[in-house]
Amino acid sequence: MPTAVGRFRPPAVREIALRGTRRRYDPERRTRILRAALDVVAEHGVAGTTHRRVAATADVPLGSMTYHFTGMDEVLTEAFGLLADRVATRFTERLAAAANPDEACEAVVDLIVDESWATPRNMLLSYELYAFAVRNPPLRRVMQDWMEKSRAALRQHFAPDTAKVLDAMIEGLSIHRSVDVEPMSRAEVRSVVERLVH
Amino acid sequence: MPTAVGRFRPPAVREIALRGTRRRYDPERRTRILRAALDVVAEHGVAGTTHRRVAATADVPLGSMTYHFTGMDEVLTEAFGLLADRVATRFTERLAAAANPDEACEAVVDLIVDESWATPRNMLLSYELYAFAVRNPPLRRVMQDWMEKSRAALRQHFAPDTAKVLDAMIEGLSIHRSVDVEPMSRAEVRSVVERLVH
Amino acid sequence: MPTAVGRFRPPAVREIALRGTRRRYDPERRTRILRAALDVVAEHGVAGTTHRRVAATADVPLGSMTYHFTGMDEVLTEAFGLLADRVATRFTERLAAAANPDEACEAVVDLIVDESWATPRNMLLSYELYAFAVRNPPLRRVMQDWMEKSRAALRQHFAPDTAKVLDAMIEGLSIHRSVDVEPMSRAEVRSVVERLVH
Amino acid sequence: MPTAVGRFRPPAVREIALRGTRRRYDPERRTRILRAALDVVAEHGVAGTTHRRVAATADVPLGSMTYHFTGMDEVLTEAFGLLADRVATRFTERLAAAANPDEACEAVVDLIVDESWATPRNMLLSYELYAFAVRNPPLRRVMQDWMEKSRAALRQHFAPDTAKVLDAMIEGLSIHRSVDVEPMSRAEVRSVVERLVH
DNA sequence: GATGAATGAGGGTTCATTCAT
DNA sequence: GATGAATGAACCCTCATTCAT
Repeated sequence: MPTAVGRFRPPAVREIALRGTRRRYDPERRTRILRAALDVVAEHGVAGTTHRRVAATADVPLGSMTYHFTGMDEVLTEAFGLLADRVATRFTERLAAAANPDEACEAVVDLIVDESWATPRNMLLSYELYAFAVRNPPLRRVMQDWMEKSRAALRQHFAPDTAKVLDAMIEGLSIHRSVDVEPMSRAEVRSVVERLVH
Repeated sequence: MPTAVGRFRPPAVREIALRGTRRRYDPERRTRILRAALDVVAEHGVAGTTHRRVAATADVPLGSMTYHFTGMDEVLTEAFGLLADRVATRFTERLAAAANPDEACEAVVDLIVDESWATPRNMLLSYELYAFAVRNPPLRRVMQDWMEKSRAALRQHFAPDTAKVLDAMIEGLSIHRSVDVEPMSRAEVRSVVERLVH
Repeated sequence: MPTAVGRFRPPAVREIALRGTRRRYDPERRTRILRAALDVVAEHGVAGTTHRRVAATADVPLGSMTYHFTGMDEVLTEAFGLLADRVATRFTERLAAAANPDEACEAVVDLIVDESWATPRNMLLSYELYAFAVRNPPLRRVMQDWMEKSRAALRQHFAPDTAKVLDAMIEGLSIHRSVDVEPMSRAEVRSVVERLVH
Repeated sequence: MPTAVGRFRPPAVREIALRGTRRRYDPERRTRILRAALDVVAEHGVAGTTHRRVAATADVPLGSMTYHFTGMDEVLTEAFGLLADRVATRFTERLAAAANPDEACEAVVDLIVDESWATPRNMLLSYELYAFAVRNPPLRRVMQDWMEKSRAALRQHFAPDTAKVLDAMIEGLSIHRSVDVEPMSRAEVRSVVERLVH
């Protein structure tokens, strides 16, 4: 006997008995989705980031995506916010560990040369963020906050103007190192940093 | 037996038209498609760049897309190549116009501060390119060539090491200027350039 | 670790709210839901009548819908029953107010011409009911009862056969009046009624 | 090697070799979809009429639906237009067959009593149309044209005013016959028609 | 050579319904 | 008893791509 409001039918009586772990009442779900979204962006780019892929990566049902977020833009916006927080925190910690100006310079060199901050993954995610932010005003704010946190970290050791310049230099050198077939040596980078500091 | 309502109408999706003015034997078609692709990327991002939109923007039939290109990746790869050529050429011309080291410094400052090279559109397209290139090896080559052309242009006036550093600085400052709520003044930029040059 | 952008927000779908004013022990809830269902049908059609919309309109929690009713079919069936009751009652009252055959004819004309019974809303709901009833046997009974009540009201003043014919005429003229660009005048309707009565 | 624009992948290389009959270049497709849509509406109601069900009934791929029509509203609008044409044509033909006023009356009675015009299917589709038309202005026009055609057919034998009344009576009696547990006899209907005609 | 009608996979989203609380 | 967070099936629609012309 067909129902008149026929578009949706009740889900087939549970036959498979809780696939995987039943995960009702999962307070960390939102955050897990955001982390998964960053993984998907890293692997497929914003262009290839779909609700389905993120849901699969986060191991949540597809319906959870639009239940917790209004759309993919919201997911990406919050995910990039999470990224900025995490990276800025690590950036700040590395600089806080420096005890004097010389160690501070060394820390800056590390941030450029080591793959602790400028990992391929982080670089890639940054590019995706920059491109995405142009079309998503809320993310411009995320980028500004991120930049300000970096500068604040640098101001622990350097004058404000120098901090701004160093921050830009870190950006430029990190990007070019990731492209260059013969990346600059550690010594060269150290020399550049010193020219900017003094 | 036609209905009173609809008769036949062309499919809803088609809006490109062009009907009438057939455009067979159109040697510029490939290039026109590439230019259109850049426009679409600038407006919708790589994520929103589809065959349909590019075809509509280039005013070519949809079938032309897969006739001239194997797929969107090929379109984007060639389009970004075109972008790199155009921008690198303008970059080189600006520096070639400088007659002495001081004018060269001024040219570098211009490239950062003026909106001649670092236009919002170019910045955006760069971000899209960087993100896209991570997943498309052919484009890494495009980026490397672009970087090498920029450095070569700078080597007209500066030592090779300095050229590399200046190029990275231009990159970093351009990006940060596009994000910063209070961008660095021209004088500050000039001062940074001089610190790197001497 | 909360992101800078989003913290936690309630799921996007919820807008009903009501928060605060808990409404436990609400004996009128069923009826309120049914009235809301009619409003939703009037606005969106049976096709667009969903649990969510009805719950929102009735200002009850979504869970209330499936708690009080087995499904949308039950909601609609009872809601249309309520409609039939209300409309048949008004119909009966209007006829009961007539004191003699002539006034009875006038009452019939009123029911067709005035927008007291054949309001756009009621006409619309009737169409939805008719369509729905074809596929829902319980509602055929509702329609039959409704028709019988109308005929009984007419039998107060007219012979049984005439009552049946008048009832059908009211139906037909009401529908055509709602479609016609130049609806029949009151005088014409009166003339039709008289031809059927005598 | 993942593609950057990853949302859509090419259809799997044809493995099943033209399922059913390959049906490219199918000029009757639109009409076939419309006929199928009426079948689906008759079976599931407008509420249960989905692209999928119509496509399956018409034996066309799902993508054909939105290729040929902008959406379900357009499908329904044209389908109901087709219905109106077909039914009005049959109505007209039946009346055209009458040679004199008496035969014309008999034809009217037939249209009400026989299941030639007022078939359950046609009645149901009419209800769905009426309900749908309230929310779709283009269909009001379809209904008006339909009504006008019916009246024109009746004017072949009756005065304009009488034609209008008869048309409404046909409507009302048809509906009530489809609801009534003891439908009016042929003789009663004949008597009603004569009262309206003279 | 070039086109565009047609395809069907995959997209985002909405929904009735369940079930731990 | 009553709720609402969570589910996943089904929805409509867009897309890159194919292939008869």
